[in-house]
Amino acid sequence: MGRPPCCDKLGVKKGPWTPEEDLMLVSYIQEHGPGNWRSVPTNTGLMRCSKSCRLRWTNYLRPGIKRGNFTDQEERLIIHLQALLGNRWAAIASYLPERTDNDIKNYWNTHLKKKLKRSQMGEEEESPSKRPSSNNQSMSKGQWERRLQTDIHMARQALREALSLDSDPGRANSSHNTYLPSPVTSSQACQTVVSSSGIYASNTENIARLLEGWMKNKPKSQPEQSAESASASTRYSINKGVVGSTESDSSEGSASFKQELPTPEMSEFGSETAQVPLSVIENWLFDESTVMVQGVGLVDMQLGDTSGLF
DNA sequence: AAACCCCTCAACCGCACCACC
DNA sequence: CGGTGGTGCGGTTGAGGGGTT
Repeated sequence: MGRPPCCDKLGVKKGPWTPEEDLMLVSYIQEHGPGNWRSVPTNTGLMRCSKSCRLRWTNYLRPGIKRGNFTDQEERLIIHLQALLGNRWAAIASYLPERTDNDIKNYWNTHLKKKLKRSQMGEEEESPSKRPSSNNQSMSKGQWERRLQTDIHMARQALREALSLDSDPGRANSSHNTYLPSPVTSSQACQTVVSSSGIYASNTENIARLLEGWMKNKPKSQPEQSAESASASTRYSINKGVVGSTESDSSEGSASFKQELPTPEMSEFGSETAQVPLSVIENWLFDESTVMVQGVGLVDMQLGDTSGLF
């Protein structure tokens, strides 16, 4: 007999969160930081179970979450990460710091799965040389692969920018230099965000956005910035703060740089949690040239080749 | 205008893992 | 070593909104 669900208790509220509840949760986390979720409902007076609080925070209220449409680049990245990692949404989300695993999972289930299926069917019916394409059904194999390489290159650049690998002299001199503090786990993001002052501004944005939605009669005062219009540096700026920015010495008290590595590199490093040299991750995921990934229980495939997976 | 259908996504549920005792 | 509690993850659900008939 298993443990009874935490939400079975009498009086535990379920369903959509109200702005008041969000504010209670956010103000509590601002003061105490995320974690120790068990005590959150008692300390805040929220009639929610701890899991619900954690989920609300990580999937909606946490700073640095980008909402709105996925860009083509994100889309293709998800497709390839899914091909590499399978349905390990948390692992995939760690490479898209502004998206939650829930978002990516939803997007996969509602959009990409269908899209790929359509592509595959089109491929069977039309020409075997056609490749799955997220936004252009008639793209040739060569075009598709070139575009993919561009995406990977751009993602690599953006990730580098986000992590200040090239521009941050403090980090360049630190012992962390050779370790990539990414993929960023949600727990890391949660922990680190507390140590960096000023980051909660984003949190306020989330709340404001939420309230905006609730005040149905009021017209939107300012249009939400579209994902497409944001530059790579802007889009990753919040994560930059999370992983340790130059403006504060947040790298000191921030989360450790120990990485959960949900990758084929596991075997190489001998454990599921490993510190991984930057060069390895970069080669693994973001090498401009096509790299062969030696999988452990995963398919051996070339980055950019999803043909054997669907 | 109403009924119906489809889609999206926030939230829930169950399980697994880990740390601690 | 087993029990327990806390947390994270992936699968699934269902309310609500938008589109279509």
